[in-house]
Amino acid sequence: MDQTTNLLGALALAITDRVRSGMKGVFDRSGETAAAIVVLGYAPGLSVELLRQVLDLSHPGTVRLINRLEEEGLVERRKAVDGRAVALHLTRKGGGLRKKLIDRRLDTLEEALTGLTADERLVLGQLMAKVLTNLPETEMAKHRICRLCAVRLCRDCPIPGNAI
Amino acid sequence: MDQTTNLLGALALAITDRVRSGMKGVFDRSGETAAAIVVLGYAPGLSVELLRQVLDLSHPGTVRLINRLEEEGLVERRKAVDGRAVALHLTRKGGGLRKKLIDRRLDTLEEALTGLTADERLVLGQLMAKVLTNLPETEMAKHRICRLCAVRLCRDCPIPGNAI
DNA sequence: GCAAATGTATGCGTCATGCATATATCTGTC
DNA sequence: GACAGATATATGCATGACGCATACATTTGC
Repeated sequence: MDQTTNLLGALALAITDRVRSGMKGVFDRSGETAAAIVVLGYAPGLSVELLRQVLDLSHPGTVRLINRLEEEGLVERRKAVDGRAVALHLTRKGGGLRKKLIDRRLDTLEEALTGLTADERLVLGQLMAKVLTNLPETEMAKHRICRLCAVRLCRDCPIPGNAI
Repeated sequence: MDQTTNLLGALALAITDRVRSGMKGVFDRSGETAAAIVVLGYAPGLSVELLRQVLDLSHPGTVRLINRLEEEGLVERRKAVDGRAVALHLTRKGGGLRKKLIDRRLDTLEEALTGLTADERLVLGQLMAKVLTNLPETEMAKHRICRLCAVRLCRDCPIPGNAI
């Protein structure tokens, strides 16, 4: 246990703060709401139950979250193959907001990295990928880690989960 | 903008999740409550207003947060030199909890780093320090970044703020 | 075809937070 | 040394974001 230990925590906190704050400027909701929109973008038709697992919320919490998004015209409930389940889909409006959220997140992250040289950036990326590889314990934990990710930048994702 | 951009966000999110969840196992409160306890440990006598700035909450939100901690016997309000202000101090119980919170956080972070060699760890630490150096815009932002830090591991802190 | 499992929704309560406002104290100016 | 404005704290009130317990609907397995 050395300084790197503490630095990892400080950096993670600082970056997460900035990303959250930036995304909140685009869409003023807290908690896992933004993550829900991003996840539904690359997993259309997801059920409430699976979304619940990705977001690590209670089922009622997820139902209410979807209610709020539905009231704002961002998400809609459709019939699923399984008659018990609901298939969640982003509306056109929801998709547009999702793009803004992802862009804002990437801008924030990019800004944090501006001080690095191309080499440093590459090395940092490799080391972070190695750390990330060791983190997830379950398949669902992988999706949880990636719940805000911009998939188009994930060509060699170190934590490739199967489709949800 | 490359994969490193996205990886930084994913790693920050995953680490923050794990730290939050671990600390919640020690002290089941959400939001900035744990941060308040850590900050009051290295800035005893802090006023509500300054704590508010470190935690980035509204003043009423901070007052209620302190109320909750006071009711649980973790924090006490004392007289400050400035008669308007309140001097916040951890109780003995609060200090004990603080130690547990910090230890749990470090354990979580350490676990995330176990896969790295000593060299990789060193390089990662240096790169993270460089990124951190560029982040804070204000003096208060530095304290905010360090609001969960274990000061004893901060010998060469890349973002050394003055005393709050 | 029925019991158990699974998926969704609702009633109810609580935590954490913000805005508007009230009150107390300090500080600078005259 | 008195008063206006700035500063620090606290309270009333409302809301967002959850959780637990429970009810209901559908599917699955024997």
